[in-house]
Amino acid sequence: MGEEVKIDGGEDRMTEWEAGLPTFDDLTPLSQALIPPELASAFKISPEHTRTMVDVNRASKNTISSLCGRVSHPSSTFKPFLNNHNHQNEPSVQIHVMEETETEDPDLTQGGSDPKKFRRMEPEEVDSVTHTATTDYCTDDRSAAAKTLKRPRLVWTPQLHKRFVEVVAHLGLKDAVPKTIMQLMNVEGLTRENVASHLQKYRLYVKRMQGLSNDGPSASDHLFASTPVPPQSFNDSSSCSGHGNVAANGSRGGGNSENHGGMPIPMPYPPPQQLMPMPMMVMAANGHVGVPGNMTPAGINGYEAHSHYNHYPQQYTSMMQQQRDCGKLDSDLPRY
DNA sequence: GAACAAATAT
DNA sequence: GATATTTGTT
Repeated sequence: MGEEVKIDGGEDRMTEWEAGLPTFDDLTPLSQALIPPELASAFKISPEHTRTMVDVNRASKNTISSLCGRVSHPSSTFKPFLNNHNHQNEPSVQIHVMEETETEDPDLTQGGSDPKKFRRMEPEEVDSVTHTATTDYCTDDRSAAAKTLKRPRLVWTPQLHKRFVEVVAHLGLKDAVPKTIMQLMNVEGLTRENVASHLQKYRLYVKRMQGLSNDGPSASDHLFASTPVPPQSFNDSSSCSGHGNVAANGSRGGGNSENHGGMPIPMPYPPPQQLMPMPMMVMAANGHVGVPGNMTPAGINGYEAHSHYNHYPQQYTSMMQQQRDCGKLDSDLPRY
């Protein structure tokens, strides 16, 4: 509060943000009484005592302190993100969370612009939270509060789901277990429970899709329909190099998966160390980006549309080369 | 403790 | 009703 927030690469955004702020002249000083003396006397309201800047500052600190002391304060909700932020494995996908204290609005899942109700946690934002009021006034309370809080509701955006599917595809549906998926996804704040739940749903979806082989996904499968349905043979996977799964710690790079049935696993999954921070398509203020209904299956299914892989440097290129070595060019990839 | 399925909550 | 979370069981 009152301190300058340093955001790497966010100066443009800050400038834009600041441009939208009222000018100094537009603001009513906190030290100024809200009720003019004439009105106060007319309505027999005891006049407010004149506040000095000292009073204002004290009030601000009190407010911050009280907010930090409340377990429901949003900043404490995100402690897991704060903890992990400086890890070597930078988050590659930003996740969307719902604040559990707010009433859930159906529009929120479609990217409503109200920051109070829908918050996209970005590393920069985490930094800003960390480096402002929470750091100055309520560091001690934060960890304790976070332990008692329920985790905010995770929104499985198409991007997040896509990464999920990529990991599952890499592991093979049979061997894809929540913990391993969670580790390979390398998304901060994503819990095993989150993954387990989503995996449960995903398996049901896959089962359903494989049951009705010819029919497309139902109208209710927006998210899952945005990603390929794995073939039956997904239940058995091994890499072209003769190894099974990538170790959970992702120490082995470039593992390609190919099951014995000859069906290639679509994508080599980059281990966390090799992942560049993936600029995730974000929920824009108008809520259009990332809304399943607005994302064409072709745009998501086709790996040529996976523009974020263009951000991968040499490592990913080499992995693609390994895939070629396995005879699995991108054009060979199944579309299910 | 992890995985899974079912129940429950939003 | 769809989806995410929680809970119970293995």
